[in-house]
Amino acid sequence: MKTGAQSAADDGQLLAHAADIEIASRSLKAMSHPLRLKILCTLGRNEVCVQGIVDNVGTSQSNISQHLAILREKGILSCRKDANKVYYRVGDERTLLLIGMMQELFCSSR
Amino acid sequence: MKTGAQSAADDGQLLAHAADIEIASRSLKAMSHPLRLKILCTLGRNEVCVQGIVDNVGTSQSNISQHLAILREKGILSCRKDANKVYYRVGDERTLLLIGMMQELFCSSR
DNA sequence: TTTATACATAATCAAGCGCGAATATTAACG
DNA sequence: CGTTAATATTCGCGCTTGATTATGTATAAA
Repeated sequence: MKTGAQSAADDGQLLAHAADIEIASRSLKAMSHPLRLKILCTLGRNEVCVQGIVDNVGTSQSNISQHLAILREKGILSCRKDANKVYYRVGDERTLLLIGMMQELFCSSR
Repeated sequence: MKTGAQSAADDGQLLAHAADIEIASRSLKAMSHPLRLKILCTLGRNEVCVQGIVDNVGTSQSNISQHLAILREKGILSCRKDANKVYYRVGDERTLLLIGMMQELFCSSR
């Protein structure tokens, strides 16, 4: 069974299970676009309406809306409509933790 | 000046700097492909030759080699040639930490 | 009821990505 | 030398993605 490399779940192996790989890569992919990452960072633990996101991130409203849709469909963002405004938030605690970790890793020099 | 959302670097804002966003999304993008993520997890803190990676990850040698090239070009993997074998390792401590974090997040239920 | 605001969706198109197939390179081995 | 093993590279194709433009829908305001 051993093939030269360690078989899965062996030794120092990380993220061994295939299902975990899929879930993780799905989340990473959603976060890996600069605008989407910026959206997530803009949100943080707060709730922000679309126009607020547009102002902060800086691209067209249509473009933001499409990225919001992607994040929403993947269950990463949740939203709430109040009057004619729509407020988004990071719905997944995992993602929130990931963002925080990214900050520690990539912004530690500040 | 306030637009509804906080301006950058304000309040609870995460990953505020544009440069950080770029770096982070670049790393995330490299990791977000299932096979590449699996390669990174296969490596962990170890050094593995290409054939070992192929056996563990499970796709064609050509395909693995292409993904290795991507990870190498982005500075995420480093490699060392010994005789006719090439050994890869995760060259960046940041990435190593990221992988570990991903494990904690996505494999914690095991 | 018209007009404006906030947001979403659809359509289009260029660019990038991922994979397989074939080929190239490099090194060991006879 | 020719051959085999290990790895890399190139090419072509199909698919996905991202941005723009335009249009649609809902709510509020006048």
